[in-house]
Amino acid sequence: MPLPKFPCCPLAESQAKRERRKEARPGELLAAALDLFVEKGFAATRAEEVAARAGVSKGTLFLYFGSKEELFKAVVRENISGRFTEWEAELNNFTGTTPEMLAYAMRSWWERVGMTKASGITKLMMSEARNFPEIASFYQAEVILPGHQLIRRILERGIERGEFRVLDLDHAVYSVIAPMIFLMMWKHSVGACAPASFDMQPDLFITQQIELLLNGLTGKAERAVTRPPLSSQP
Amino acid sequence: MPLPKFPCCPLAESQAKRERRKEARPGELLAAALDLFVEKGFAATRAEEVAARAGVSKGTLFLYFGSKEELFKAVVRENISGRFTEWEAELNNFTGTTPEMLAYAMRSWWERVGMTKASGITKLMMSEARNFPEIASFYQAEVILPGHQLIRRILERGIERGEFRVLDLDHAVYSVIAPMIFLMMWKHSVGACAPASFDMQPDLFITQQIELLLNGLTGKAERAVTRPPLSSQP
Amino acid sequence: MPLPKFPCCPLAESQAKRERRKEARPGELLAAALDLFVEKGFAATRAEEVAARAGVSKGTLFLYFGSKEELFKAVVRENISGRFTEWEAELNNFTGTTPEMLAYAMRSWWERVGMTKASGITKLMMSEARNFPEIASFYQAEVILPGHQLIRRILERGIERGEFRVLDLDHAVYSVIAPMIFLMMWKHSVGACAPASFDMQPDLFITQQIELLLNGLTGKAERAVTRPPLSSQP
Amino acid sequence: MPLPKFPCCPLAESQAKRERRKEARPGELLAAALDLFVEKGFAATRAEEVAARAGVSKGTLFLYFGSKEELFKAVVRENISGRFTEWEAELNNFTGTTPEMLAYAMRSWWERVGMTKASGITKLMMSEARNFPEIASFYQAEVILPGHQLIRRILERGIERGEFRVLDLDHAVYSVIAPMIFLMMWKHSVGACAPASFDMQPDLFITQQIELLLNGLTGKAERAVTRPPLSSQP
DNA sequence: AATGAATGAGCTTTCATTCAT
DNA sequence: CATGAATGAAAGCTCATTCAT
Repeated sequence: MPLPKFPCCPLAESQAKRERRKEARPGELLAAALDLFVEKGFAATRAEEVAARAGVSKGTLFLYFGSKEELFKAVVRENISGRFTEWEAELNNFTGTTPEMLAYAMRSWWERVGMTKASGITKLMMSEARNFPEIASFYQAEVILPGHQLIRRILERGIERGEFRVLDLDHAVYSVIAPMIFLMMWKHSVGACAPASFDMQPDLFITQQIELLLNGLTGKAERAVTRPPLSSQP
Repeated sequence: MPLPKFPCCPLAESQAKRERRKEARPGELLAAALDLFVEKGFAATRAEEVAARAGVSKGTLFLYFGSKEELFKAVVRENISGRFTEWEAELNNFTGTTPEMLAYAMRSWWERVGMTKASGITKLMMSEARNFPEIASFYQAEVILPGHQLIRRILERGIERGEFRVLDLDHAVYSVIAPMIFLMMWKHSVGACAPASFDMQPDLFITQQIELLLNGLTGKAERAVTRPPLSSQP
Repeated sequence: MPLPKFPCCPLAESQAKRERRKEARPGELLAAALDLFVEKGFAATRAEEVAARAGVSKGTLFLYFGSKEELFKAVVRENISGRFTEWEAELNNFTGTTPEMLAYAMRSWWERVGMTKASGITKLMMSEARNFPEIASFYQAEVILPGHQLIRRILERGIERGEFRVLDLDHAVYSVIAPMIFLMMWKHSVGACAPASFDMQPDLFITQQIELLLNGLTGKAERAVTRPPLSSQP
Repeated sequence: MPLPKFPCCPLAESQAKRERRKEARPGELLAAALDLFVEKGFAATRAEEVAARAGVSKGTLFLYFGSKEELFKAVVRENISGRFTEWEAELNNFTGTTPEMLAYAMRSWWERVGMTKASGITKLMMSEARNFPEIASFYQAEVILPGHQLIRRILERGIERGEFRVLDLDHAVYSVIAPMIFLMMWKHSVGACAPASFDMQPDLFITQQIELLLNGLTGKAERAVTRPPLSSQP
């Protein structure tokens, strides 16, 4: 029941700055929380720190998220969003070979997830799953399961079309996923405090990983390694 | 409270048992701590819990480890142990083909590390590295670096002998390591609270992963997949 | 958000309503505060709740009352009002016997105070007096003392006229007051959450209490018990 | 599973002081909490204050009581204890007249409850019942109900023996109880911060109240007023 | 005047650490 | 050596109060 606002006097705009901030707050807080949770873990991150990084006071944090745990859940949910439907559509329209398709999937995963802050969520879940079983199962349903199915469909297509040999699909899915998970974990742990000696160039890794996945260590190098511009969906 | 029925000071026997326990203490504490740190993370593990699981009182824990952080460091150190020299020797004496050698290395890794509690250490490091940079770099020096070099040597052997094609060694090493790291993380996070639908059989995964690593998705299935009993290797 | 359909500044009518509300505000706030303070105590009542119940925002509350404590004081002051002079006049004009006078006083107390929300103030004072000594002594001066004197005068009249026997006046006053205080406390505490088994009918209690006060447990029931309509008294 | 203690070396005694303190702690804390809760109410009492008054630190309080609310509940329970069975037995053996019996009951109530710190519990319950409905109903079952029945039995005896006239028992019980409740409330609120002008001498009040209850304002003073030594149970 | 977003002091509760026994 | 009662710093959370709009 808000009292009617009279727009005659030019209040319309003046209300705006604060309003805009109010709408931006949750996002700023979630971003700050993601950073810190990824960096230090849930327990070691103090609520006040999150608030400070978002440029607000402790109290404000609790205005938007009822508790630290709710904040955690929100961080996970926020960064999950059904990217999968969009993705699946893209792949359904894919007309190239299945090796190209797999390569495309892995590269665009890197660009859209691995490379971004969203990758921190995986680190977070891996580190904290046991402390938040409820969230963990939510994550499984929303991320892991759809991800598996997406990869599985690619592999099935390859097998159907005679491009891939027949193998245990369930575990093959893990073989495709493993290097991605690894990359995210590495980036947010060792990678974040490693000396240059352990420097890894993720897209080089991804590229070669695709190559190996397709042709193996004993195979002969294929043209696939020469990476086509990522956006040139064939 | 009945009076204790022990004559005045016949400690001989009981002293002995206690003596034995005394020497076992640190080990029991470290084992308990490993379990709990892996399960819940460093911050969420309470010192008292560790003590309780080791069957001693809170005070005793601090008798052996000056602080919770020292306990953490000790846990990491304890579970690292230079298994690498022994391992390297084993591989130096290896006479089979390099694909066989790689398969052997990965399978024995699974048996000696992946399958055991020691795998928890990796999960721990990945989760906590940024909170314990000192320990993390120690871990890098003692585990990651030697591990890399071991794998690297195998790959070099394969290339030298013409069994593997030429590729960027540094990143190929990561491709070998990634599924192992992934397996440990998975086992100690999602795997520990996953519904049966995500059940993964690690040795099936390892076996197929070796196969894929060698021959790729497009290769033809090789004999290597029929896994010889793990212990029958030279 | 449709644009407001008000022409530029036709505030005339709406201003008026707001004006009226503005003057009602403090009263609405005090009423809401009385309810909540009585129900939950001073400390457990949140300023925002008071505001909400009065239909205004938190900020507005502090526009009218500088602090929660001031609000409390205002609530007490507001609900005390010198009903005593009016009351005393009434009794001065009383022409019946003193037992009738006492009965009348107690019954009209029940109707004018005990039965109404004002009774909550006593509960409030009893519960919070030690946290608000300043207010407590104000309450004593404005309520307790005049109340005592009023009762005392009745008793004195009874003694003078030979209707009551001689006794320690100060403590006799308490004997008259006690059941009234009790009734208010009971109603606002146990009575507010008691099962039916403790249901008490206040006017039955009052009636019988008057009877007992006059004639005691050992006396014979007097006509006084047949209660005349309360308002038919002079 | 405590390790056996060897009493040969004279440890038996040395353990004692701390042990004794440990056993005394809960009691000391409850006493401190009772005082403060009665004085300031539940919400306005800080846990640290309670601890300080009991001579321990904040942390220690939570070693014995899991939360402030549990402490509150323990305070109420602790001070309730089935004093009623003992009391009832006493009255069953009573051989005097029922007026004497009632007088005895009220006076011994004053000595055993009203006069002691236990009276604070009633003030506490009256003030906080609405905030602790669970505790309130516990209090009703354990204190109010038995108390009512005890009084009721006395009144019934009086009526049966023709010493009291017939009246509505349920409300008569309240008439007996009211001055006692009043006394406790008064003592712990106004009484605790009143100027001397409101000084009330509780046993004088009790004595005269008994007299009034028995004979009423219009009755003639009985001998009962000359109060016999309280312990001389007739 | 009214609003409600923002603040931060203050309180409860936890837990690593100490130390008397 | 071992214990576990005691401690108090630190963290989560609440809510009276402020102030830009």
